[in-house]
Amino acid sequence: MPRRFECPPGRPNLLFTLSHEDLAALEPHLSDVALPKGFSIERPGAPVELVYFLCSGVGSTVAVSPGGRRLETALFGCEGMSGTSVVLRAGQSTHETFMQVAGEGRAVEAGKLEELLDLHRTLRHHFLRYVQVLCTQSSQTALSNGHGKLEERLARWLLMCHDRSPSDELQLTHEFLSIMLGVRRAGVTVSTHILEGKGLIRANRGHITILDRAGLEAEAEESYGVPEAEYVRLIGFAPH
Amino acid sequence: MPRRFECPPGRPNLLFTLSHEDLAALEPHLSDVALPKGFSIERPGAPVELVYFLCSGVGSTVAVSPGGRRLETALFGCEGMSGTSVVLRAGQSTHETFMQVAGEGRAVEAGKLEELLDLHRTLRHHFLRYVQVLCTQSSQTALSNGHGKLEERLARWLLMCHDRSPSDELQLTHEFLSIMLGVRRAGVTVSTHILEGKGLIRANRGHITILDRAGLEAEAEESYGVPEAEYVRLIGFAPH
DNA sequence: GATATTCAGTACAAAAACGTACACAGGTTC
DNA sequence: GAACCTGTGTACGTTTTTGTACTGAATATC
Repeated sequence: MPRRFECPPGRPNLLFTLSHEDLAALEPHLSDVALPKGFSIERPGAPVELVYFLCSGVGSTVAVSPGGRRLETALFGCEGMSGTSVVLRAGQSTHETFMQVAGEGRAVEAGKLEELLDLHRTLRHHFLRYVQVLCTQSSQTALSNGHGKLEERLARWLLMCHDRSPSDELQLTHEFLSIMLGVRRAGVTVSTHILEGKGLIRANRGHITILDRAGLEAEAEESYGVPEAEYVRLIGFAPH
Repeated sequence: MPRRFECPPGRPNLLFTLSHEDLAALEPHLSDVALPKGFSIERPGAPVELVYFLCSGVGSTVAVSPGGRRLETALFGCEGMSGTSVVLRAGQSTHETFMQVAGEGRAVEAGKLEELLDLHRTLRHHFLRYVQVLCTQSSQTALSNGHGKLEERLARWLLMCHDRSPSDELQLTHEFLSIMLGVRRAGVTVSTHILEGKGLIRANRGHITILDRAGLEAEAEESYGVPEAEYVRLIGFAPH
C-alpha cells in the first residue's frame, strides 16, 4: 500500500535527494499534514514551531516592512522546505510564510530538526545547500525588482510557480499577483494582456494557463534561471 | 603592544561576539590581510578560496543576472563576514563580492573554515545566525527595490553604509551608487539633491557627508531597520 | 600651466508605473 | 431572479524613472 502523502514521481524532492541514512534519521519524526490554501506556516517575529516539506502545493515567503508593505521574496514546492530560519538557528523569521496553492506535506517539530541537524553532518549539509538556493532566489528577486519591467517580473513569477505546479493551469487572481509582485492590481491586468497577446498564456477569471513555456522564459530572460541552476548544482534535480 | 589589525573598540564585531573557545579555535587560522578598494573577494561561479572578517572597510555583495545586470543585495563591515556560501556548504556563490570601501581584515582558508564549522557546534551556530541576518538584508532589499522610491532607497543605502563606516563622510560617487541601486547616474544626482535640500546630507565631488542620521532614518522609514534589529537579536550588538 | 579625465549638474521627451475610480461579468446566496 | 460578492477590463491624469546627451567643475597627469 502506498504511503498516504506520496510525492509525484519524477519531480525533484528535497527529502528524496537525501541519503538513505539521513532520510532514515528524519523520517520517524515526520507527520503527514494537509495544507489548505492560505495555511499560515510562519509569522514574522513568532517562533517557528514546525518545519514543512511539501509533497504538493506551493508555499510563499513574503518580506514585510515595519509599515506593512509586503512582497514575495521566495517560493517553494516539493523541491524545497519551509523553516530556513530553523536551519540557520535563528528560531524565528522576519518573514511571513503561507500556502499559496493548497497541497499536502510532512512536518517535523523545529526543536527536533535542530537536534537532528547537529547530529547528522550530511543531513545538515544538504539542507544548508538548499538554504543557499533560497538565498539565491531572494537575491535574484531583488535584482528583478530593481531592473525588470512588470511583464518580465510577471513572466518570471509565472515560471517559478509553474515549476512547482502539477498542471499548466495556475489558480491565481490578479489581486493576488499584484500583492506578490508589489504592484497595482490594474498593472497586473495590463501585463497579463501583453503576455496573452504574445500567445504565452491564457487568462480566465481566477486562473492562468501556461501555453508557451519557452516563450515565457524568453520574455523573462534576464530574470529567470539563476536559482534554478543553483538548485541543479547543489541538490541535483532540476526544479521542473 | 596592540594587535596589528585591531577592530575599532565599541563597534559590533562578529569575531568578538564569539565565545572564547570558538574564537580560540578559529584564531590560529586567521591571517591579516589588507583589503584595498575594489579588491575582489568572490566571483560568481568561481570557488571561494578565502573567507574574510573585516576590521574596517565595507564589502559589497552584488547579484548578477545572466545578461549582466548588476545590483547590490547586501553589504557588510566589521559586524559581518564574507563567504556565506562556504558556511552554507555551497563551495561557490552566484554573487560577486568586492571591497567597496578599503579596509583591513583577517582571512581564513575556506576548507579550514568548513572543517572548523563541522567540529564546533557553537561556532557554527553563530555564523549561521549571521547568515540569517544577511538573508534578511537581501529580502528587505528586494522589498525596498519593489516598493520604495529612489530617494528612500538611497537613504536606506546611505544609512547601511554609514553603519559600517568610521566617519560621517562616505567616499562615494554618484556613478557607483547608481550601479549599486540599479538606477541611472542622473537619477542619483537628483535624489542626492533632494536629501541635501532637506538638510540630511551634504554632497561634494566624490563624497557624501551624513548630517542628520535621524532624519535619514525617517526618510527611509519603511526600508530601514529590519535586518539591523535581527542582528541585535541574533548576534547581540547593534551594527551601529 | 596645459591637457586629459573623471564627476556632477541639468535638460527634455518618452516610457513605465501609480492612484483612483467606475463599469461590467461570472459566480454565489438568499 | 434579485441581490451581492469577487474578479476583471478600462480610463485618465499624475508621478516617477528612463535614455540620452551636453555642459561645466574638480582633480589628475604630463
